Amino acid sequence: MKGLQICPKFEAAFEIIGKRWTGLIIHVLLSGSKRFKEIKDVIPEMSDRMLTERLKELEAAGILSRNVYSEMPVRIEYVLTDKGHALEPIMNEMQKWAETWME
Amino acid sequence: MKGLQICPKFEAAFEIIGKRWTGLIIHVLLSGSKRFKEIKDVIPEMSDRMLTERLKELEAAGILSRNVYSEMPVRIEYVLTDKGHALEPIMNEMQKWAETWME
DNA sequence: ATAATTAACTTACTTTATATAAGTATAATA
DNA sequence: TATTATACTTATATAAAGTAAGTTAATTAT
Repeated sequence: MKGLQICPKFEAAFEIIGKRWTGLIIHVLLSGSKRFKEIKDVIPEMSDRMLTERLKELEAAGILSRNVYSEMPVRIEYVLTDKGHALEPIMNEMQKWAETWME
Repeated sequence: MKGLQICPKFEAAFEIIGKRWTGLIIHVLLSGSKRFKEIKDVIPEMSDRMLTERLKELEAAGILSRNVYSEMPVRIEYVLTDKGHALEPIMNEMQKWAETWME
């Protein structure tokens, strides 16, 4: 006999933020908009390839937006949308948990 | 010039709970101890193989414990430790976010 | 003027993780 | 005796991630 299944929205949320690197990228962007290289510098173990891929996914999911400034040379900034910013309480709880229970 | 890197504990926390299925398994166990099959029934898209692997990882990480009851037939229950239970606020915030922003 | 450097990627290829399907041991039930 | 159930394991295929090198456009250094 089968019990109830998990709420599809909850599952879908995990499909996005439960991927490798995603949480860290969001964490970095919570401190303000950043350029590609600025994100890389904070998370040096992540490859360019992965950062590009995750940024595209997060943009597609409406969590961040990619802003192009037509300067010379062009400047590209990644900034959280309202939907992305709303993830802050999750990140704060993660931080608390990590400090209390890790290592 | 490189900025500050991310807190290692925070990163380590994501290595555990940011893996596929992990969050859902924890969510299920927050409602009480469960047998292998009970978890499967709530998350039917996950294979036996993945559930076995994740349960072992979570046990190794001290997030849950595997309790064997010497009945006939043997009954095995998975239950969250204090460390695992402490993840509840994260899951609650996830749920809130998912309900507000998904779909 | 040419060479080297930087940002923000892309492409090709390898390795690891996950999915799919089937099999196993032990016991209960029909 | 045959079938079903729990809690796995094993084998193999496919998808995701890692590694390394290359690209484009502009900038600074020689």
